[in-house]
Amino acid sequence: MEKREEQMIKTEISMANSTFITEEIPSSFALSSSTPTSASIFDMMPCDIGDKASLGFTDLLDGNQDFGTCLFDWFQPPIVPHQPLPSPASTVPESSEVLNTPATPNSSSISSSSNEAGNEAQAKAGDEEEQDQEKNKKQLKPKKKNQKRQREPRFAFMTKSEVDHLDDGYRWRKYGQKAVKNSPYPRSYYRCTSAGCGVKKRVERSSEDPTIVVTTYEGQHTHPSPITPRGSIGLLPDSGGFGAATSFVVPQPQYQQQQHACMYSSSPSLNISTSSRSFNPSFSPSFLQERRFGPSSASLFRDHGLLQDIVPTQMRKETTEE
DNA sequence: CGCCTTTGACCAGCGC
DNA sequence: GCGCTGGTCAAAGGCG
Repeated sequence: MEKREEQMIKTEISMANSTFITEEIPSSFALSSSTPTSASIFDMMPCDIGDKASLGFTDLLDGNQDFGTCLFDWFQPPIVPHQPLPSPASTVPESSEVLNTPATPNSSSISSSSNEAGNEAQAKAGDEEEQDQEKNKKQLKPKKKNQKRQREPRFAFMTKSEVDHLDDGYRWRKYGQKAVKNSPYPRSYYRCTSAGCGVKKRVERSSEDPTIVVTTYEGQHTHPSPITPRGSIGLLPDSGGFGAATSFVVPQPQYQQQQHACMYSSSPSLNISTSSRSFNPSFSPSFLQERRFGPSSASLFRDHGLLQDIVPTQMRKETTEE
């Protein structure tokens, strides 16, 4: 328990240096006007696979403004994860080129849109049971053969952290670890332990900057965070301030983001929170249906957050007026 | 005892 | 076809 809380604290600190990566641009983000705060962030981003955009954010610890790199890619390792910003005044780094990039979320990487997982290959028809032993082992569930594995929408974020497995409020079970090519650090695979919840996440350290942990989430939780009721988050002091921001909102906006609303509102200029906002509830269809944010709370986020830090006013105008 | 991590093996996709 | 790589499984063991 104590360990866990300790880790939570570490996590909290490390969140200050998070950079978010989206691997897949949800088509919903094309509708920028309907999703003011988050979509506008995407408006300024390139949408081609492999493109990257600089993001400014404020370090929660020292208040310094930094910027990192957002990648629009499918599992492309992070580049330039964390760099000091030359001058706080120019919160709009070199992103001007990026800004000029037409926002066309063609979402070429959305491979998961072709949903037909159905055929859970059951006909294995292989009668020749010569290798009994192997067969025993092979009793592993039959895997789909003729289809590409269906992929849930995924996104990742980078976090400066000592610990690999950041506590995001959910319970995870590690089910695998693999050495990754071109990286001295292994990649760990976790699955949400809640029954019926198939959310997975992968955790790996950046080979370029070992202090950075890249966490990739896949899927959406079908349940609330089990942590909250147990008190890990709730126990943290000052629920109206920084302490409320302990768990990562990021990946699972559905049930956790709300807990950080206060963080957003209390510190509108905190770009970290703004980054979180980029994962708005419309990230996936089910998020839309769940509607965690009522109109009022949505308007709470009307501030431009990160946007106002890095996007020229004129640009913002354009995106919001659309 | 239940939950979790570790670890080796297997499978599928992909490029050559 | 072959080899490489990523992703997953499940047995074994550890821990509280």
